[in-house]
Amino acid sequence: MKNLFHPDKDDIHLSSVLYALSDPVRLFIVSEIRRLGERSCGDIDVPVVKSTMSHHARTLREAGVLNVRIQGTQRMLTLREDDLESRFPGLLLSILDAYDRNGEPISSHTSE
Amino acid sequence: MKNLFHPDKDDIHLSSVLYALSDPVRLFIVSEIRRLGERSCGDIDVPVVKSTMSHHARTLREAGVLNVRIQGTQRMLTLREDDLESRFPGLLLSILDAYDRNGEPISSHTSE
DNA sequence: TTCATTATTCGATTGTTATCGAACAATAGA
DNA sequence: TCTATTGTTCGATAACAATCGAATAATGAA
Repeated sequence: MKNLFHPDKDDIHLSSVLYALSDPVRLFIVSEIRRLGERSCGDIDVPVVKSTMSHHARTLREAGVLNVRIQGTQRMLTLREDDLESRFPGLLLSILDAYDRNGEPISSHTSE
Repeated sequence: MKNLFHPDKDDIHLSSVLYALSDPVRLFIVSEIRRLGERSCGDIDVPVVKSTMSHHARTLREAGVLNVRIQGTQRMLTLREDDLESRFPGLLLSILDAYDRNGEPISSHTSE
C-alpha cells in the first residue's frame, strides 16, 4: 500500500501555495473540488491528459493544498481547508472567491 | 521620457498576481513597500544584484501588483492596493498578513 | 561638459515546469 | 485468472524563469 507524502501543517509555505495556485489548470481543479466536494482525479473535467492531471494533483498535494486519499484505484481529492485557514487565514477563500468572480481563462498566465 | 506599461485594472489576472507573489524575493519586496510606503528600487534591501531587482520590479509591475513612477533616475514603487482590492477583495491583505505572521525565508543562493 | 547615481537591457547560465504519449502498477470485478 | 479502470512514472520536448556581470541609458549635480 502506497503512502503519499503530505506536508505537515506547519511546513506549508506561503510561496509554495501561491505558486501551486498560480497555474490556471490547478486553479480550476481546486475550484471544482471546492464546488463539488471530494472528487477523484478522473471526476474533474479538465482539458489535459491524465498524466498531466496526475502531475498537477501531485503539485497541489506537495504544496499542502490538497489531501489525497487512496480508495481502490482512485485518488480522492479534498481541500485542506482547515489547515490552510489556520495557517493563512482568509487566503484560500479570497483566492477562490476572486476566481469565481472573475472568469479566469484556463489557458496560461502569460496570456494577452 | 520613458513610458512604463501598467495593465489596466480589469486586465489584472488572478493567476498572474499569484505567480508574481509566489517568489520569496518578490514577496519580500512587496512586504517592504507595504510596510514603509513608496520606495525606490535601491531603497529596498534585497539580497540580489540590481539587475535582478529590476527584473523583479518589472514582473510585479506587469502583473499589476506595483505601480512604478519615474522620478529623476529613480523608480518609485507603490502597491496598487485599491485596484487589487476592488478586483480581488481581501486577497492582498490575506497574503501579506500571512507573510508577516509566518516568517517566510528569502532563500537565495547568493549573499550580498 | 564631466561625473556620479540609479536603474534597464543584454547575453549567458542554470535550473524548472507544463505538456504529451507510452509503459507500468494497483485494484476491483467477472 | 483475466480484464477493465484508474492513476503514476518515465522520457522527451519546448518554454520559461532566476540569477549574474557587463554594457548602456537617463538624470542631476558640480
